[in-house]
Amino acid sequence: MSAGLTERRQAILKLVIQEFVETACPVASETLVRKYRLNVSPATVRNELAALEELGYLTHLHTSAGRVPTDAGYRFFVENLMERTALPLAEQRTIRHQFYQVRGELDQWIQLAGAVLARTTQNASLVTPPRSAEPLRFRSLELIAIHDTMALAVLVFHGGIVKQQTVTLDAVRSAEELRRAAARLSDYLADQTLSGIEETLARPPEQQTLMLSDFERGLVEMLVRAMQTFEEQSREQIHSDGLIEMLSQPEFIPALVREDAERAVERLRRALEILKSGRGLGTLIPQVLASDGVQVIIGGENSADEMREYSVVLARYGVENAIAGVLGVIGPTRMAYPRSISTVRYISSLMSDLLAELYNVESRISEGEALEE
Amino acid sequence: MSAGLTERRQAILKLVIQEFVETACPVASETLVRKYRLNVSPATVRNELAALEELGYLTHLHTSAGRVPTDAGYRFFVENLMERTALPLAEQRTIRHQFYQVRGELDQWIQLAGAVLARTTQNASLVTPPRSAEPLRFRSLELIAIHDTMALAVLVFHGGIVKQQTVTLDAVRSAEELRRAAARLSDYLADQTLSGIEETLARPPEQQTLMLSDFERGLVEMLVRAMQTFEEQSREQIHSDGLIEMLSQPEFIPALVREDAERAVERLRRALEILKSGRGLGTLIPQVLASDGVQVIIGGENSADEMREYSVVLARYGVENAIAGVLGVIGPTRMAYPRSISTVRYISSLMSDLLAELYNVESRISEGEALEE
DNA sequence: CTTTAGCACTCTCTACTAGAGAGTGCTAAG
DNA sequence: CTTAGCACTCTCTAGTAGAGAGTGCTAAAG
Repeated sequence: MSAGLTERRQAILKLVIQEFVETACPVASETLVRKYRLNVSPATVRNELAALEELGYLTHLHTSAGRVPTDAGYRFFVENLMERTALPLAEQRTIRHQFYQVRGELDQWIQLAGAVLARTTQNASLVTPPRSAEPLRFRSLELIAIHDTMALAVLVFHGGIVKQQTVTLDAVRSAEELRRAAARLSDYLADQTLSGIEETLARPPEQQTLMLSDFERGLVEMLVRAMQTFEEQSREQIHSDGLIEMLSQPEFIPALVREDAERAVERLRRALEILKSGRGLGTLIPQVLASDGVQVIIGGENSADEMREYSVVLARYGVENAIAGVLGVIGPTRMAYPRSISTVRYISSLMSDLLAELYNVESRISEGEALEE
Repeated sequence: MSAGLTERRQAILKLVIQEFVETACPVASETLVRKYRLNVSPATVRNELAALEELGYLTHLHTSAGRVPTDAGYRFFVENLMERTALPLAEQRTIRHQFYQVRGELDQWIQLAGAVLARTTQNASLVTPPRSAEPLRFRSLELIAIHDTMALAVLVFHGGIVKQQTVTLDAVRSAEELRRAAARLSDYLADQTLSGIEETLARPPEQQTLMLSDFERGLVEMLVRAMQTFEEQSREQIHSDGLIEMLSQPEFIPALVREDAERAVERLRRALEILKSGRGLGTLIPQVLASDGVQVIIGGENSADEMREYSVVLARYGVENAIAGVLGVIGPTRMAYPRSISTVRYISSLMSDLLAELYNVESRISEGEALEE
């Protein structure tokens, strides 16, 4: 047929996608004409739809069932047709207020970000904790007595990263003993990375600048172990939320999708595995960490077969040259991309602001409008 | 007809339940005879099945489809027919070893407990963090410098409960300033509950034993807020895991359950809500906290309609008179109760041991067989 | 060359029917 | 009390027909 993506065809493509995203039903030529009051006949639309199909932006499930967008169709929509709106101000305000309620607690920010993303997009969300690209660099150790024989070790790393770990002691230790041991070790190992610490410890006795007591040696071992597991964990950790929200999408309701019903469950299992373990996301997270702006991955565009039915909208958040994480939304390819994108953009910039505040100077403990712009 | 649960009927009931739990298919008289080599004819079994049905332990979906246990049937099985085996030693060892790997970290224990419960029972698990029945009682505050204007506040409460919170400071403070402020507040507020602290602060100036600086006042506000949210949160918090495992149960695979397929999704949504928010569990958690041993709640026995299709196996864990939580398994009423019960029993006693170690004297930091019996 | 009306064609969905299969419940004999 | 035999019930499957939806094509109109 005739080549070229004329204006009118683009307009029709846009309508098809909007309609399909809204209703989840294949869209027919007549529906378009009626619902959007087009000044042409269904037959004309049909011709255009056929052209769009030939161009690869739409498909047919079978002869005679409306058109459905392909991945390429969504891609074109996201790239060229979509209006880039920001999240409504009222909604922004509500969200900001919720974050304000839990100020000072990174874990809660992460959880809240996930919840908000899920709720406003009606899809599942994922958030990775912010992390420095650098290896962990030890800064100081504090030991806080909790019991006679139990203490809390608080490991502080450069970049404001903190890890706590309970330690059972080999004997009753006074607070003073704890303080001294912590100070000695903080001094001894300050500013070193995990491998640096291991090197220091491996030096022959005559090169050691400090003789460690058995107690202190035990603490260092704990420290090393904690750093190891911490680095491993934070590399992979993904928080997710919004399963229930995503489950309310018609794709997961067998009766609505006229379809195997088996596939609905299979689809769900896949989503669960992606959300739980990140399997299927492949190298996406590092990629997003290395790029700016909101990234949209539609269907099987970028990764394994497992993701073929899902789209992902991700963005980096964090503080330049210090710390960064990824957050975003995952759901069926039939997704309200404009809304997802604007939500992800807003939440990521909000999280970035919050983190920046933690890292900067102007904020204060004494309440107030810390989070207002 | 004839009344009474004869030996033989009990034996048959047991077989029906075992068979149904294994296969998820209604069990027929002939199947029983063939598979278990009964020395009676199918007709005899049929008579017994009819009697068991009249007694309320079995049902019929329709004339001519095998028997299915009722809630009462499961209940009788759990109470009287089931062998109470312990978890195989090899499995115990594996589990113990996994816990040993993450010694010292309560959060990880909780997560691990959930994962192990889910994996060994092939159902979903839930774990509430251990908590004291008493209100939080403040013990001490530590402030650890992280940045120029950022510190980590570590709040230590009686019972070894610890909460960390990031604090942004109103000005640059030296480590010494932080230390002194923390020490003063620790002293001032030591051993008080939340309401006690609020009272202390509300006293008129002339009764105050300590003049607080603005900085210290800000810290106290943070402290109060943290205690409030902490108490609220820990009251409701439920960790869950094993959705994927539970999803592999035939109840969630519409093609296997000859059934609406709609219901499978609805069922799943319910499970999700229960696991996420604890809704539907009602007063179950407090009840279990107040009782010893493993509690089994079958179907709608104890609570709302939402739980009608699920059974729950729960147990308390913790340290007598100090701290306690609840952990357990949730899944379709067609559940391998013996296995669930023995797993829950084992994990709860393991968690109790681990917590007891944290609270007691004999353990040591220096590696070794801390977790072996 | 584009648009449109008309119409045949394709494919799904629903309802209906019939027959096979599974398993029970009943009856009557051992 | 047990059991063989058999009728009965209910599900499941397959097949058929008709309605409905929507397209693709053709030919005429603008």
